[in-house]
Amino acid sequence: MALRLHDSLTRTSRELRRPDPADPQDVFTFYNCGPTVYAAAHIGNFRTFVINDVLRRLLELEFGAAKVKHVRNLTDVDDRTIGQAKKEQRPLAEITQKWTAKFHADCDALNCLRPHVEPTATGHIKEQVNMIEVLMAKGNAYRGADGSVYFKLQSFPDYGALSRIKDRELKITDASADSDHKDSVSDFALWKAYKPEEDGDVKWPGPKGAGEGRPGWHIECSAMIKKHLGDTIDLHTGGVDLLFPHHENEIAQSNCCNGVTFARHWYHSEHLLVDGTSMSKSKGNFYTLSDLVEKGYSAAAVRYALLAGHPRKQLNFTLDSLHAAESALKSLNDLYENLRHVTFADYADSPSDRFQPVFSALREDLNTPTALGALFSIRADIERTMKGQPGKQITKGDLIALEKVLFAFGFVLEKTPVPKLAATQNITTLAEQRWAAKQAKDFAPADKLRADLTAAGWSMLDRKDGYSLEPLKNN
RNA sequence: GGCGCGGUAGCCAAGUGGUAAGGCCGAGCUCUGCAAAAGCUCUAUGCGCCGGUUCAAUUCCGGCCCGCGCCUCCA
Repeated sequence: MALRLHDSLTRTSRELRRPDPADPQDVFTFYNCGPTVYAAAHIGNFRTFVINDVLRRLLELEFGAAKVKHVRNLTDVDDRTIGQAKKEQRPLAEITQKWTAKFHADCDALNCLRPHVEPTATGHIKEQVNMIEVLMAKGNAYRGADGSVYFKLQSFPDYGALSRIKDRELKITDASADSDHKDSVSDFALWKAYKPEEDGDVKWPGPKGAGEGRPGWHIECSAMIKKHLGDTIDLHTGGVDLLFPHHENEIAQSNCCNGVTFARHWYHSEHLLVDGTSMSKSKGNFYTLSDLVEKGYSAAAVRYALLAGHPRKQLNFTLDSLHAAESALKSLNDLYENLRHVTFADYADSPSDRFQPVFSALREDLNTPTALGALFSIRADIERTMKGQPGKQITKGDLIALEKVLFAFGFVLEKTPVPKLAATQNITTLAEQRWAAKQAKDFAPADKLRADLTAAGWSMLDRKDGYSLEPLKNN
């Protein structure tokens, strides 16, 4: 069955190219625009990365893990990273290393597979400079009056194919009108001339014919793609906000430099909204993964919540959706545990098509909500059958298929329990007293102690042979 | 102004030209000293509003209202 994905360029759902299984050199090349490492990424950023992670997993299931090459960059030099370094009075590299480490930790917590290559802009200055020199030599770029190098938009008539934007429709902003160094306000920077007061010690030797400075933002992706994946790639992805101008500019640069189609397929995931509106610090609805973990939610629940809506549709994130995600994951966990403890009559590991609807949904443009819906319907069927109601026989193949489903979604159930917050000595003592009272069947004092624990914000769960404590959530 | 997306139950969210997936919450029941957990059952005559096409529209077409995103360096 084919893996189909919406293509932003043609605005249709198209089958992804299938690499030749017989040719070990023929791999599916996949580039996902990564984060700018100047601060902690927020959950909106992670929506894109989690969606791309599911896509990566589907590609592996479809073509084989060895047939997929996934590259995601780190933007470690631009206005924001330099600005942050200046603000903190620290070297640029120190800032970007710190936030790269945080990004990696968050990705791990969210169980995202690492890309095969994670190139940095500062690690590819040479490649960027080379590309700019080619563009200058071909007449697609020129040195501006300020020493910067600009891409000459006029030299690329196909500009705007992705975003359907026409030059005259551009809103003229202060920033774009501000530049008399450029031939046209629409031209964008490939190389930015060094400005001591802004850039500090951040500078490199420039392309021939230009002074020292630093690369513009868009050129890094073009250069790193060329180096790590080649002149034409199979799939290029990112958030919708990158569609214009970033990806449009990448197309212009790469096409003009290489003379061939840049990306065969474009995919953009939509934005995450919080409480029905865009996230911003001033609105107080700006969340990082750490913010949510501190509130007592698991990273797994965040991952689930980010996949609960269609990737190409704005998703409204709320703390309630995390409650729902925790519960949903728990029931999936129960299903998995139950299935693992079945004694199967069928040991043949015969393939199961029970979860086919889940994969069908994922393969048709990454429809995660429909896939989750199907998964829960199947779960109900299995649970009913296990309870002795008539139904399709449960086989070991079902367990194997479920594990494949969990891999596709990236849900690692047994490793992602609800985080345990340490109870204070005082709480533990109350719990011990209550347990003792209960064992003695002194129910009145036991109930009193339960009320005390509840008042203190803890929930005590009785089990056959003991108890557990969990903090009550307040939100 | 330009480009694009969306309005489906208390909340989140799929979907289809033929009568509304799923999750959360809630309710009832089973179980249980209490509480929880777990299981079972129930919960939109309705899919922003008004027209049109059709045997049939939430689904197609037109208009309107409302919300959101982007429009030169935001995933």
